[in-house]
Amino acid sequence: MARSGVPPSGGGGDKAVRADARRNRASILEAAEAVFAEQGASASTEAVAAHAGVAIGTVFRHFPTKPDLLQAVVMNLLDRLITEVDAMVENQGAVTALFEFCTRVMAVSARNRAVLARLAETGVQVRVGDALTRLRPAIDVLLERAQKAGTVRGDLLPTELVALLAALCQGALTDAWSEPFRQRMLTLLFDGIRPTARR
Amino acid sequence: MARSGVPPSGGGGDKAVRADARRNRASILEAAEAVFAEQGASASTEAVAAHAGVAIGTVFRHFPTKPDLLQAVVMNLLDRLITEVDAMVENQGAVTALFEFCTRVMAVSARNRAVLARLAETGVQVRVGDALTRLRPAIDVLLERAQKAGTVRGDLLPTELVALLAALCQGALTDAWSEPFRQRMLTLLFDGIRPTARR
DNA sequence: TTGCGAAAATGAGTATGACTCATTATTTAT
DNA sequence: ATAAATAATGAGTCATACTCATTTTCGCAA
Repeated sequence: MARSGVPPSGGGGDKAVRADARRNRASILEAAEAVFAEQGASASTEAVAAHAGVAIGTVFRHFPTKPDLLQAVVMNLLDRLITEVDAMVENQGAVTALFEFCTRVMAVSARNRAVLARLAETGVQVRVGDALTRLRPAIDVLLERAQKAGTVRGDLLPTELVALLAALCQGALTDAWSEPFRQRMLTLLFDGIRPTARR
Repeated sequence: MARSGVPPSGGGGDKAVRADARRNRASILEAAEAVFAEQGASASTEAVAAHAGVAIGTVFRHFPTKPDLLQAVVMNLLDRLITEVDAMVENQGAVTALFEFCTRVMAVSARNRAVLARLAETGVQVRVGDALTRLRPAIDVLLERAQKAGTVRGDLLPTELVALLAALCQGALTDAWSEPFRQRMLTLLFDGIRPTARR
């Protein structure tokens, strides 16, 4: 699947993107998030264009199809969440434990449930897993540290942890898990991850 | 949310549903499943009508909106899966263990991934959790039996088990987990569910 | 500053597909 | 057989995703 948006220049950090183009792209994304959050993903592209203060053709120049636009909105949102979590990990430094980390990931994604659910409702792929992949560096470190400390079973692969965490986040999103319930689910997950059960 | 389809008679098992209506409803559902599986959920209602050999108005009589139709297709499919699993449990009698049961639920839902994913892709709510709720009787029995036997922690509520299992099924569907990976995920889940860890 | 080529924006127009409804056909009960 | 009720029909309406010829804006160099 090709990364949507930005028709010109396929590569990484090509220059020569006109200022107005960048500005409009940003406005459109912002407008789209607001409009979709309010009216659901079935809101018309015209509405988005109007809200962003551009003509409809401009929207389609940046995001050739409506799914592309929706996808971009989700990506943008998840990116921000990821950044937020990443910052938290940085700030906490070596102290942040794996459990704490998972708790935060779930909390952060659950906080934006309104928008995300609204989008998912009307057919957007909200792939938490894909987003989590961008946290892999942090996850790798935390997991290895936990395994060295003996608080997590040694045969657990990062991929597996990501899959489980993604599944729980997804569940929390679609089924609107409450904060205590999320905590409980994590506890259950971790008691299965621990090498020695104490109960 | 009201059960979609069947506009006349809201109650349980009212009679007085004309034979042709029942026949057409079935054809439409069957046709819809085939068409959506092949072309994705964005296939036109006209295509479904054509495939079912009815006029487009008939489709809309039975399923007032397109989401209604999609939802009905999913319900129908999940219902069949549930029935299948239920039958398995019956046949195995008291021998079927909880782990075995979960394995089967996941296998059965994964088998229909093609259709379900195709639908989910274009915005249908595939709520595995809702479907699982219909298995509650079986689940309650299996869980209690397991708890009495001491193979599962005593404080685990049926609701929690359903949530976890649903989350895993959902993950298996959206991320196309392989058979061994599904097994591994269940193992991890169960080691967290066990009262005494042995490893 | 001004001129120019390239990139971007515009928005009326097109195509498609969801949904309606007046009319016609079928079913069921008497 | 007949009538009343229910269902099926499908041409037409309307909303909206998407196109493209034209106009505007940008960025750069002389």
